[in-house]
Amino acid sequence: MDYLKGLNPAQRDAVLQMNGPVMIIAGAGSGKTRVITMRVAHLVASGVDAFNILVLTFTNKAAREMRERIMHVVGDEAKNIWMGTFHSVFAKILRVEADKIGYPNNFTIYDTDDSKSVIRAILKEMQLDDKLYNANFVYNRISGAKNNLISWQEYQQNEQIQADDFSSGRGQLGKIYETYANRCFRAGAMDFDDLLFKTNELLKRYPEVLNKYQHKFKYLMVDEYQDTNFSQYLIVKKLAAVNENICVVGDDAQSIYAFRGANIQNILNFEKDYPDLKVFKLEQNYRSTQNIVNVANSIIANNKEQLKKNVFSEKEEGDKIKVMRAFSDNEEGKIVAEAIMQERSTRGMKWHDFAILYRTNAQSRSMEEALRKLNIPYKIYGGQSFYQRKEIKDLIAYFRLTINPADEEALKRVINYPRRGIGDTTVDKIILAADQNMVTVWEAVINPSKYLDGRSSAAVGTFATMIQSFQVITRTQSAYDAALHIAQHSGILKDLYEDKSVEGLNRYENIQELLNGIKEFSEREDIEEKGLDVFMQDVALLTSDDKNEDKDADTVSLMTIHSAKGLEFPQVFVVGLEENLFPSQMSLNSRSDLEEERRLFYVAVTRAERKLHISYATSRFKFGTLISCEPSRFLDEIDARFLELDFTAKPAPSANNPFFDDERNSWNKRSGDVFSKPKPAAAPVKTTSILAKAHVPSPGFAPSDTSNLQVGMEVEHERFGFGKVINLEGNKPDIKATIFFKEIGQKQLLLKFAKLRIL
DNA sequence: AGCGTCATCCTTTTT
DNA sequence: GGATGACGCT
Repeated sequence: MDYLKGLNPAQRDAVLQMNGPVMIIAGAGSGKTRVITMRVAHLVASGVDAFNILVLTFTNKAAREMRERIMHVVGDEAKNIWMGTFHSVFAKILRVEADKIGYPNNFTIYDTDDSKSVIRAILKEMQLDDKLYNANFVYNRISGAKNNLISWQEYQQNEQIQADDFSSGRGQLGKIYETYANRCFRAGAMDFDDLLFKTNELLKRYPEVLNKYQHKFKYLMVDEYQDTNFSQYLIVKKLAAVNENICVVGDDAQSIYAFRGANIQNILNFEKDYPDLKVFKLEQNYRSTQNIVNVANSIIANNKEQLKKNVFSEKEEGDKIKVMRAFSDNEEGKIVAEAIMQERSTRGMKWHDFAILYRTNAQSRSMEEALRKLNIPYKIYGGQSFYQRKEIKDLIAYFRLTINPADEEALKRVINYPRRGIGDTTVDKIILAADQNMVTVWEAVINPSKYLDGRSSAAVGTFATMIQSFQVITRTQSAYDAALHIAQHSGILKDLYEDKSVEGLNRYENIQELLNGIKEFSEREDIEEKGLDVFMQDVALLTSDDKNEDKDADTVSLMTIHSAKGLEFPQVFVVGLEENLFPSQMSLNSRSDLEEERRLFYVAVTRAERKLHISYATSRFKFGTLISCEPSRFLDEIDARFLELDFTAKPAPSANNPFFDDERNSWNKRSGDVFSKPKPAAAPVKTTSILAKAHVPSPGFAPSDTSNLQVGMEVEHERFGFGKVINLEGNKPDIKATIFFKEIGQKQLLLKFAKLRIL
């Protein structure tokens, strides 16, 4: 029982409580992962069959890491534990049981883009006002309904919902939901929410199926329980109903996914479902200094709804929290980058000891630019995932269509890419024909002469034959061979190869990378079935951090606070502490939304181990317009004795910015509030014309011969302006130059195409 | 059909 | 500032 060593009493009690309902309230940094890991290891070591354990996590990464850690304790037996996200675990189960609810077991998983695209098509067909029926709004509405297990029938019959919809002029939502659900069904597709919704349907309609999994999963653990929604809650409750060996772990103070339907009541009310519940509270924070923990506590104290706990740290008091003010978003980037530079050299730290956390992905830009200027290596996490890139989605759409030809979104995506003379009109005709004849769209595609006239019929027929040939290959060959064949014969590879722009080259490389990934999959020895269909089963559920490259690279990490959950860094910079940004403007209408923002701030602050920096700007660009910003209310909520204010940043000299004037400077000197508030917000100033102007080439601009270009030379590009060559790589005709342009920053250019004038 | 230009909307946050 | 859709030209 070596694994019990090094646990504190509360942790050990939680680990040893194997049977019955258990709730572990784990404060930030309290060793939660360790407790879950050891608890599972303890189950296995005590003789519980690993096949009977189900562990549900929030991200694939969390599951992977936990499995590795458990393997260290109990060895290969850990491989037999069912462990994964709700979505991936139940997708797996649905693939086995799909026929019971009328789905093919090769069903496609629609990602958010697919779903919105279906919705857009429906809105267009129904000719609805796209102001009232914004695709995003409709998607969220349908998603919300599904997460609360409201079917389209129930949605239409629910008087309350109908009254709400009609009073806001959106009476058609029920009809849209119905059409959407039917479209997905016809396409043999489930969206993210369906994976949970249909699991509920399955468990409800088939007691024998429920029974099977109840007995299979004798022990259940759910991590990040505060982030579960009603649909997930009910699945867990049902599965646990027989044995009641259910352990949920979470921290209500870190619930930050209500926008996605998570219901914090699930954890607050857990005790009501299980009167015999044993509750363990992990309150000692092993991660952060006392100052950081105190600041976090003082923030969260402003929330009304929470479970009582007393998070404390016994580490050193540590540095005070540094609050920095900047005059613009770009300057904020600059002072953050400079602070990192300085902290690193004075304290002898590594780049990877630093993280910059922000509320929205859009904020990464100004940070990136500042880091690049100081040559600080960085990596952005999250944001657009590899699998969301256009070229990857294109190729994957071919795979999807090959595996599930009913997949309409995939079909629409590739039927005319690469160009093969099948335009929108023809596609519309096909879809119309399918609707009218009550057949799948694929049915119409393989019988084009029935529904289309000569010319377009021939093109569609050729396309159908091609996909059918892919199906044959896919059935008989390995994932990699099939994928390569499809990439080549679809024309995608050729199309990208011919695009010699830097972006085109990048896209080509991405395709290669995808193919390499599939090759690795094909060569794995731990799985029997290695067809393309098997590879594809997980792809829709992968996210950016699941393609983890060199994770030991020494780089500064940039990410949203949401994706930072569960991580920790010696030094953390939380940026953009401004009203309407953090807290987000969207959250200001309700107390519960605002409290979620505050929990998000709490999560951000508790990522820091040794030193925390917070910054805000008094003006920033939003949608290409400069606006003035007020410091966030969250700053006022922090007890000032933990803070150290750094208002030394001065407006950038002669920055061509109308906001940096003397008058503006003066309101920073007023006494009173620590965080001086500006006068009533100034009207937005349109500055696009001044600041975003394109480079105007020098008179008589003519490209030079660049065959002797050297690092360090100064050049002019007709669009990007003046810059300096900082790197050259590649051979003869394909030399790639990295150039730092004064106005726009670093760019990579292929010398044989770039029009450069050597100065 | 296909391509380029213009307009509009947008932003939270992610499985 | 950027992505996406509408429109109009070839």
